Amino acid sequence: MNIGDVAKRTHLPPKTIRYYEDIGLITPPRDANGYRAFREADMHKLAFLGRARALGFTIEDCRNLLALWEDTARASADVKTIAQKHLLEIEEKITALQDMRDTLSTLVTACAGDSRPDCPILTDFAKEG
Amino acid sequence: MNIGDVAKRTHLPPKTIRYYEDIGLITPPRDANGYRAFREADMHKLAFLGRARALGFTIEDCRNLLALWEDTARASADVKTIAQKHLLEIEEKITALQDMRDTLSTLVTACAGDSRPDCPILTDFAKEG
DNA sequence: CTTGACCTTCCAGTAACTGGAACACCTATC
DNA sequence: GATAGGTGTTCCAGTTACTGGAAGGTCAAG
Repeated sequence: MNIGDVAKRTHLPPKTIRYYEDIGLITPPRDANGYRAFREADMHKLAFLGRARALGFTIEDCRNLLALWEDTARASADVKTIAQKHLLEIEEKITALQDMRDTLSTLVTACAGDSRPDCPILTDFAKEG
Repeated sequence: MNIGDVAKRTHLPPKTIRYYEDIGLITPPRDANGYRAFREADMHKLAFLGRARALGFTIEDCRNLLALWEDTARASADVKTIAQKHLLEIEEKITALQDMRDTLSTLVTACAGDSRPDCPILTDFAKEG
């Protein structure tokens, strides 16, 4: 299977797939013409990576998760540790973004948004402290 | 005022302040010895930038907001447009992260996290479709 | 045999810094 | 005056996870 077909099946751009090979996440063999010849195992890995990335895991997390996935003697605790840590980070990000949203939302509401120069948003950004 | 003192006052690292000069957000004059000599106006700009960045505005947004702030003939509508757009992006990010959190949270809860290899997280990542 | 769609590699750019090296300067003390 | 340390300076490289583009090889169809 060539990279174009793999891209369609996994919904990952060819560039991304090549990049994943570059950094050693997959190692598809090559045909005589130099084209990557993806096996089922490569497709599975790419699908796995797509899922993990969609949940926001870093590439390094993905690398570790992939290794655990391939290690049939893994302990689920190792997987859970990675996932829990990531979950915490997500929650922290959500909280931070909610704070931003609340502040910004208040400012946007307070701004007339007309042709006059008076703007509570700018006033807030410029305030002391 | 030297960069170290400015850093303390604005809570921005010296590296960041130099970077902001590099990309033209501030243009402090220099002393005879080559040291940056920050004026009150530079401090105000840096404080403004710190606030805008803390709310997640991009540097380019900050550049535009700063220009509007300095333009006393601005229309508040221009500020509001930038802020509203950013607010939308924040809300989209929150939604995306909440989706991730919900999915991941379910998986983490389902994972025993013990020494056995069975792991619903990995199973989910590996599933078809 | 040409056309067009594929594939290849390699280089550069993205956002917003951050770390580190190599070197100048300034102040205070011995 | 020498020196030590705490500043400041510049410049280069690295970070994350790709993405765009150029230059060129390959393949199937007509």
